[in-house]
Amino acid sequence: MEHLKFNIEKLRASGLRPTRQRLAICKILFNRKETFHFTIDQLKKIAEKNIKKKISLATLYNTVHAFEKKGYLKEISLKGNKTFFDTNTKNHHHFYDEETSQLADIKNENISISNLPKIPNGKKIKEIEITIKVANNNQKQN
Amino acid sequence: MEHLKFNIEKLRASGLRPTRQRLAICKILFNRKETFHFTIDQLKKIAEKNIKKKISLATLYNTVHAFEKKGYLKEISLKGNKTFFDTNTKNHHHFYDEETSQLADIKNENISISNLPKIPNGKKIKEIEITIKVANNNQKQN
DNA sequence: TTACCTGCAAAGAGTTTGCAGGTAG
DNA sequence: CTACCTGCAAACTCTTTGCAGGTAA
Repeated sequence: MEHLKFNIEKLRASGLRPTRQRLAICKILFNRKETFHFTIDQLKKIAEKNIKKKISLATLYNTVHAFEKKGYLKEISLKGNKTFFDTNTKNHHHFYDEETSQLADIKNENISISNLPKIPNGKKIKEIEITIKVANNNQKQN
Repeated sequence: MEHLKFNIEKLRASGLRPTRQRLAICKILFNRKETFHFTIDQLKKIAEKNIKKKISLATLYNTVHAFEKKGYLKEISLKGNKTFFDTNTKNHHHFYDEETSQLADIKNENISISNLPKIPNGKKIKEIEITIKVANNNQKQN
């Protein structure tokens, strides 16, 4: 596993010791080709499948928040009370299927905004977040 | 108060009897020129200032959800675990100041998207939501 | 050995629900 | 009078925190 060293570096850079639990979390989050979108709950379920001994909630929150602070994960704005995270921390936007709670990235280069409105007085733009909500094509319009 | 009849209609259309509590909520939500953005918590505080007898949380949630179902209020996608509502239910977008949790509407006509990406297979667009996060201009860049 | 980490369980925050007494129609 | 509404408190969900025993370095 050549990712091992990579993940250990990531943990150390986040001020975390590379424990068995954290390495398992890293593997789930970062050793994949595609961007990964998840809630803590989903991450917990995947972790429970992948390893024998369980990982506690406290450890999951602890590790995810450390990665978020370090800029390795990003929180996504969505309705509802669950927090979604994204392993893609670059500026980009999302497709979101509310029925399945599935998120998919839109690459930033593929989309742009015209007629940007005037920013309120004394404020500057920090980030623009676009969410395109989608639904199945075959079901009746609401 | 000429809004009285208007609010009573709104309540009846939502399947709700026009009680004193609900009329007070309607007055806060709908009898204003500008769009109103709020959390249940904020609404509760305003209600407590405006009327003598308190309004219970249960009544606030009940009424707000009835209005949402009826299409008189709309939930907004944002980070964090508090639910934000908007009295503007038309398609539109927002400025959001995370420091103050203040939302402001962007009129839909003022903004548009170009180079819309391909929609995933079998899906159709339901809604596009743009959030422009702003910060104070005078503080140091993060 | 020391500082950090883990799992558990309790505590918090926001929201939902069940119910006894109260009110609109 | 009946059906619906209110306020309260309990319950629920998600997240955070405190702490005793365990582990990396």
